[in-house]
Amino acid sequence: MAAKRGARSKQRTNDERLQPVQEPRSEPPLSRERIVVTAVDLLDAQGLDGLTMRRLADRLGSGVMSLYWYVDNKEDVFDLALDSVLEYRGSRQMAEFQDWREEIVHILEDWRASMLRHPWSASLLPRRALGPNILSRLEMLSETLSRAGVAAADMNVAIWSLWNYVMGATITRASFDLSDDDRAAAQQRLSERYPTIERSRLLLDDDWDGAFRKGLGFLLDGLSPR
Amino acid sequence: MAAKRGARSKQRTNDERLQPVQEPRSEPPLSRERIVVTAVDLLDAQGLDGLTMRRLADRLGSGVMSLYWYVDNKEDVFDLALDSVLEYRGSRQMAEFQDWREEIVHILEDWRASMLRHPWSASLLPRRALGPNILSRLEMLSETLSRAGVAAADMNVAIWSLWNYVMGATITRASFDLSDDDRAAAQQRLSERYPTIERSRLLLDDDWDGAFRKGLGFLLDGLSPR
DNA sequence: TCATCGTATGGTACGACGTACGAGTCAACC
DNA sequence: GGTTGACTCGTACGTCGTACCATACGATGA
Repeated sequence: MAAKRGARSKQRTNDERLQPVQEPRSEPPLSRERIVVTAVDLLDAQGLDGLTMRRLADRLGSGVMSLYWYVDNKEDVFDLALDSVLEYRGSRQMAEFQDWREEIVHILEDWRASMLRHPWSASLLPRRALGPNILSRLEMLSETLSRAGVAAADMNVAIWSLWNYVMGATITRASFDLSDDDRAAAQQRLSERYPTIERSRLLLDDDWDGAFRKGLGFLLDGLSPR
Repeated sequence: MAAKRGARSKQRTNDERLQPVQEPRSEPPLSRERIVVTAVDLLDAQGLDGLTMRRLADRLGSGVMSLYWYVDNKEDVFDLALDSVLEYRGSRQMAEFQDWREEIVHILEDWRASMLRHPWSASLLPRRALGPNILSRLEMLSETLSRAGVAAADMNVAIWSLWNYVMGATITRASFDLSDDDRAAAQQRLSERYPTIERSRLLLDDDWDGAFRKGLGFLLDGLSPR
């Protein structure tokens, strides 16, 4: 049924349901919103493979098949969870920034931080379509660039370059999140076959935030108008 | 059994197996290598979800459980397929290049091309560890940068920035590979809520190769020593 | 008052999946 | 002939996504 996609649970008429005295504080009614926040919780707790429809229903105190009233299928749940995590929560007006570089750095750091708060989102993103919250972040970015005077001909390249950089950095950061021991061991094994990256201690460096900001600086240097 | 990990099928002694006349051209013996190339074929043909142990065994003309003699589990198959696809096949000596920028562009374009030949690899990478072939590409890159005179203090930032850029660009490219119709439709829907990206026709621009190269140029401008 | 209808719930069942277990084959060596 | 190790694979188990269907209930109209 296509119709059910728009379905929302209607409000119960104000507590007029005569409460059968002993009802043991049963769960609130299902809703698309409850499903999404619970899915995010579950993903945070158990990772990508931890999300199953059965577990999700358990957490919601409902039967598995009830979920399908609000959701098309599991893919749909992934899409909704991802987009929900990427919602921009900062203030929309940017008057607080002196120059456009600061502004862009802020936008992108916030983006990265949102994803790192939910590491599964980084590995999910490459497989999913653009949700509204991603688009609205792209819109912010592109609007700032345009105010900064980036030439129209360079606009799309600039947007994609910054997007690529953020995606790459975030995905890398999220997936390289090994324990110190693991990384030390990996670094150890490099010695003979990969002398150069061994010398620079590539895998031991863990100032991710600093590296992100510095690399972004380099990219912005290149992108600067003039 | 840890022992079996090192197992290799030994060679049949030179055709001394007295061929029971009618043997209908049976499959060659299983081997780790055959499993990997077949897995890559299957992934190319059916995508990430298309790879199942049963289908893989079918294509190999073997029983499912036989695979587990050569492979720990399905994750292992993914790791092997990914790393196999990332093997660098170009010439190792770079004398042919005048300057380091050309060289780096070549390395990174080859990297990107290798992954785009097998689009599943882009969405797989964020979830897997660094295999030997990835490391050796990083080694090439870092060696070139070091010859180019990038300051030691900037080395890791430079490597990660370039890596991030390539990963982001490749993943984006691979996952945005919608049909023209789909993109036109998506672009249509932007009009009211996302005016700026609508105006720049962000989703319609499809000179991916050009954008990759141009953005990389900007990044290299920023990274250039001095 | 009763029948009907849309909204919402969820039990049962099916076909696929990854893989543990253990029985089997066969060549090489004692 | 007996043993050993390399290799093959049938069976079975638990878990998954979800199709199908029966049910419950409030609102509506007769």
